[in-house]
Amino acid sequence: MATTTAAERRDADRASYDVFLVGCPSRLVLERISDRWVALLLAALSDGPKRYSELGRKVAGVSPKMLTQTLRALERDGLVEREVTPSVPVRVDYRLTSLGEGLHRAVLAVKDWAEAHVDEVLAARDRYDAESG
Amino acid sequence: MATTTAAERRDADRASYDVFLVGCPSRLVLERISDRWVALLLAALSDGPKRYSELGRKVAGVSPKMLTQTLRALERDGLVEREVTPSVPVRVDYRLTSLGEGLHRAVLAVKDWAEAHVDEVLAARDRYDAESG
DNA sequence: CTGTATCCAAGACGATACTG
DNA sequence: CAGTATCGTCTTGGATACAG
Repeated sequence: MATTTAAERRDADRASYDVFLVGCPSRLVLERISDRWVALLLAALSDGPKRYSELGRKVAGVSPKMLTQTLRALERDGLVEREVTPSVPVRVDYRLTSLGEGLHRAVLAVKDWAEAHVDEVLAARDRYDAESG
Repeated sequence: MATTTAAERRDADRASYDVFLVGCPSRLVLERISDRWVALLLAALSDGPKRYSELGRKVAGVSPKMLTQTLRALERDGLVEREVTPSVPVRVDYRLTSLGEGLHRAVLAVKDWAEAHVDEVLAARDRYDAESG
C-alpha cells in the first residue's frame, strides 16, 4: 500500500514543480487566514483584549471547540497572547500581539476592497446565475 | 452545481446571530479567498491570461475538478473572464478582470506581510512547540 | 484540449456533555 | 468561567474515467 499520504505526495510534487508554490511564505499565511474563524477572531480582537466568553458571544455561532482550537493556532503563531488571571473563577484574556495587529491590517485591505466592491461582485453573480439558469 | 443548500442554511443561521457577522461584506470575500485555490489562481493569472492547461501546470497539484470549480466561482463573481476560441482543438483562456485585479492587489497586501513576517511566525511556532512539548 | 461525472477518503466542524 | 473529550455529520477535495 502507499506509504506516503496524499498530503506528503502533494508536498513532494509541489516541490518538484515550481518554487512559486513551495517556497512562497504567503502559502503559510494564506492557509492561516483560510481557516474559517481566523479573520473573524482577528477582527473581534482588533478593538482590544477580550475574554474567552466575550469572543464566543461576539463571534456568534462558533463552538467552544473551534474557538479554543483557533485561538490556540493563533497563539502558536505568535499572533495572539493569552493571559490568565488566577482568580476565582479563572479569567482569561486574549489580545492581538503586534504581529497579529500587522496581519489584521493586511487582512483589512481585503476587507476594505470587499466593502468597496461587493456590490459589483454581487451584480456579476446575479448576471452569471441569470445566464446559466 | 447545487452548492446552495448548506451554504444558504449557514447564511440564514448567521443572519439571526449578529450584524457584525452577517451584513459585513468582508465575510463574502473572506470566504472567497478562503477557498484553497483562489489566491493561487489569482496570483497565477496576475501576470497575464492563461489557458486551462497552463493553469493546471502552474498551480501544480490542482485536480481538474478543483481547477474548473474554482475558475467557475471566480468567473461567477466577475473576477475572471473566460474566453473560448472555437478552434480545433478548443482553446480557452482565462484572465483577470479589473475587479479581479483589484482583489489580487488586496490579497497581495497579505502576501507582502507574510513575506516580511513569516520568519517571526515560524519562530513563534517553534517556541510554542518547544514549550508545549 | 477542456472539461464533466462519480466515487471515496480525510478532515473540518458542530453538538453535547463533562471537568478543574 | 474556561475549557476538554467524544461523537457524528457534512464538506472538501483527490483520483479516475469519460465526454464534447
